[in-house]
Amino acid sequence: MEEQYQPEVVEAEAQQYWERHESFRAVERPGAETYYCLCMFPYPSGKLHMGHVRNYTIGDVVARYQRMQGRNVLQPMGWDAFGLPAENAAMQNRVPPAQWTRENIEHMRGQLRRLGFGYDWSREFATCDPSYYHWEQWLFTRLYEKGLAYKKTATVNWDPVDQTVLANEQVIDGRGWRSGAPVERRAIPQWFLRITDYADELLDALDAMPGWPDQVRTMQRNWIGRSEGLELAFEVIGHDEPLHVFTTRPDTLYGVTYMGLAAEHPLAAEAAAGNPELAAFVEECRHTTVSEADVATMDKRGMDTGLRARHPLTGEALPIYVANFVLMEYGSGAVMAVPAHDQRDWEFARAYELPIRQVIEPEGEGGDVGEGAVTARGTLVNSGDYTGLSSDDAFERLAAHFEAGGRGRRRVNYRLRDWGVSRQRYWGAPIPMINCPDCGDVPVPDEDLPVVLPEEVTIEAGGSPLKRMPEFYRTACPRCGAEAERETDTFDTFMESSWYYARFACADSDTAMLDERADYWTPVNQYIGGIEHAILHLLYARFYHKLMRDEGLVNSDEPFTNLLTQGMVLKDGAKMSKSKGNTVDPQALVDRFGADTVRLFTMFAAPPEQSLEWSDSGVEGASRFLRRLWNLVAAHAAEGPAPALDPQALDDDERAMRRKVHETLRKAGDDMGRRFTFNTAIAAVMELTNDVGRFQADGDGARAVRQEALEITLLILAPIVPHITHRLWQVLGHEDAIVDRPWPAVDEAALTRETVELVVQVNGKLRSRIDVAADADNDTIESAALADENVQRFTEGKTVRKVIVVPGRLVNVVAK
RNA sequence: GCGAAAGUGGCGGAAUUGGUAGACGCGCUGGGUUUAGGUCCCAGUGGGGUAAUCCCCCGUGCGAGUUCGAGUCUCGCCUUUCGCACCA
Repeated sequence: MEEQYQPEVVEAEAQQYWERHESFRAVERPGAETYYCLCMFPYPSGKLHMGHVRNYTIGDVVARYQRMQGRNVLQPMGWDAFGLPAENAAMQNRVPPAQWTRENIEHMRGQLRRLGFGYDWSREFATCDPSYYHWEQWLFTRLYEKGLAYKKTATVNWDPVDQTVLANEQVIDGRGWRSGAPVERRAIPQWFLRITDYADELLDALDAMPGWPDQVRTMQRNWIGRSEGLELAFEVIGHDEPLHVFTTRPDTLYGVTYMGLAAEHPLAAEAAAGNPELAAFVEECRHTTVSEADVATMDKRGMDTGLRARHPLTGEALPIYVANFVLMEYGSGAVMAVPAHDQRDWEFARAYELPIRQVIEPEGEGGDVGEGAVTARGTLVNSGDYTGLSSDDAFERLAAHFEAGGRGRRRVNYRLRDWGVSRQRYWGAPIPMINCPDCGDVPVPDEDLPVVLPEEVTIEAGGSPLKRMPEFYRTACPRCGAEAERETDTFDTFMESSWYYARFACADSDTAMLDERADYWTPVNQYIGGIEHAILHLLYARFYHKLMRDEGLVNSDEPFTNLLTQGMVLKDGAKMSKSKGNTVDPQALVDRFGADTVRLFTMFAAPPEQSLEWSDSGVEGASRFLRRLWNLVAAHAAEGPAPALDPQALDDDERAMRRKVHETLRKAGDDMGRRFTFNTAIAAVMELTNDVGRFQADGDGARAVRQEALEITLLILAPIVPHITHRLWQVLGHEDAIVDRPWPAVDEAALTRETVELVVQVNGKLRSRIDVAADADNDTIESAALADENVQRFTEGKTVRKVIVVPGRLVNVVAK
């Protein structure tokens, strides 16, 4: 073998072997236990960044480990190819988005191959392939027929100078990123999917998803935000149409002192018509972004409309305010305000000197509504006939009262809103709808799908080129044949990422969206990706899976059985970014140290769910370890083939060495298979190699033990550093490839110990250690502990009250 | 603002079910190998006390609490990170 560890040589060899033997091609074998391991596919932005490397290394380790467990593994890779950056690059470099995207894919595919990930490349696709988005368009037309897709107006960020719609990301401090002009809200017609129809199922299923982190399930529950409450109609004085509001706290009804209205509410427009000051305020409210985070953090402002609503119980006239924090998109665009019992209403009432009326006395110490809102439930006060009732009883009585009077109804409300899928952009999948002057919205018939996005375009400021391409949008109505126009909006890119996992199972299917292979492979056993996708992407994909299920395309209810959310990669404590200048280019590291070193450090530096702090010297440490491993195996192999192992014929040192080997194997298997704490598995193997290095004994027994130790070391490390272990496996004298080897079995007999060390505490403080027989009973342990010299020193003059023995761990002597 | 997490040596982290705090790695210090530097090898390394490798005290963001025993559980606070529906 080569004297020196040369990663570039070793890695090229191993990769050629896998390619020649098609080691990672996934074949549907009926009856085999399948394991579908999937990492969130990348946006082809140009080159891999460290976040990708971390994500895909975790996935590859899981996939290779499961393969060693005998499972039929599918690990595919593809490209989330539509999106905004391609349009920006196109403007900057005068390159069509399609060309830019495909060149990036070429480059990044090469980088993934260089890292040695075990993908089945035969299933690769990009979401900008018409053969992919064809089926997304097809499903959308099905959903339209079912009434699950519909059109309504919704607000977008409008740049009045560039005459274009801006993403929230493109709005900086309320101004367009290119023009610098203050953005406006603009309401335009857009397509929506009825995710709220599935809200209850999406919510309830979370309880039966033990393979998902609690954190993510909680976030999704809160996002869906199911609440039960009352929808009430408030009469508007002098108007026929009442004002509808939803409240989860009808028990606070007597505390309502004003009403809040979204600036876009029709009633606000009406009131503004004869009131220039109010009109100016409504107009001002229009000059904010649609981002909810911005809305929630801005100053709460409002203005009296002059309109009055009638309190449904007291008949009192309540002022109606336009308030900049009431969202038209959420609920009915109007709220009843109870300043005594809602903090936001309280702050608003303070600012505008509106009355604060306490109507709930909470349990325990009574809150002071002069200091802030009292949000706890309790007993009603100052509430007419309802005074003295509990919040819960009042809810029931009031609901019954209003339902009987026809002025209200119990309703379940969701914070979740329907999914707006229209984007006024070019680089996305065309929405397959045609607008006919006579027939209205007509879906593109199956035989005309896909609606192919023209790729030869130049991108300029001022919106999507599709809107300037009559050859694209001019068409005939499929229903009546009249001249009609295609939809020029494209789909939200979350549409593509919501079903790609299923398409990987049957990527070559050209007659259907999915075929029977989808049920063979899905649901995905292990899905791995960034925590930043905890809500949107993962919720949309769950929704989409149910849509496909209800279309008869899959049988399961959920797409991802187990979810691993990886943390971010940081440098100097901050997220890597070009603007901070703290990026690390994985390519440079691979060139210098090889893929195995990069993979090893990435897995060693932190457990997957935590953020990972990048360290250049840590990478050198990983490289050093691999060199030491190389030298260790080389030195052993130089002595010639090892004799067969006879566990019965070993001396104490050899037996101890062997015990360490099997203890390490047991721990590493648990860490990699169950806990996903690859860092501790690697630490355990490092400890083992340190011990093997110190184990200098020779003779047949010692050499056999060393051979076994090195073989097990390589097998444990194989999923993490597959190239060097591929080579060293041959060096140890094996004809077969390590990639086809099963995970080794722990020899329970090797683990037995005659004595164990126990920690002895006095009053919870560590005072001594004792060695006892492994099978010693509690009485023996107790007297051994009490007899210990240092224990006696600390119990002298005290009475031993209790002795706690935790088998195999410690003894605690409680003395007073 | 709302929702969800995280805070442990000089640094990354370990401590899996409430049971030895600091495994493993980096860095640093000392020694060896080398013409030199680097590489490599050996030893030490939370803070303090001590002649001492014995032993003792302190120590897991801050403040309380539960327990024989708390990094771990409970309550309050501080800081940082992620998400907030058109970045992906």
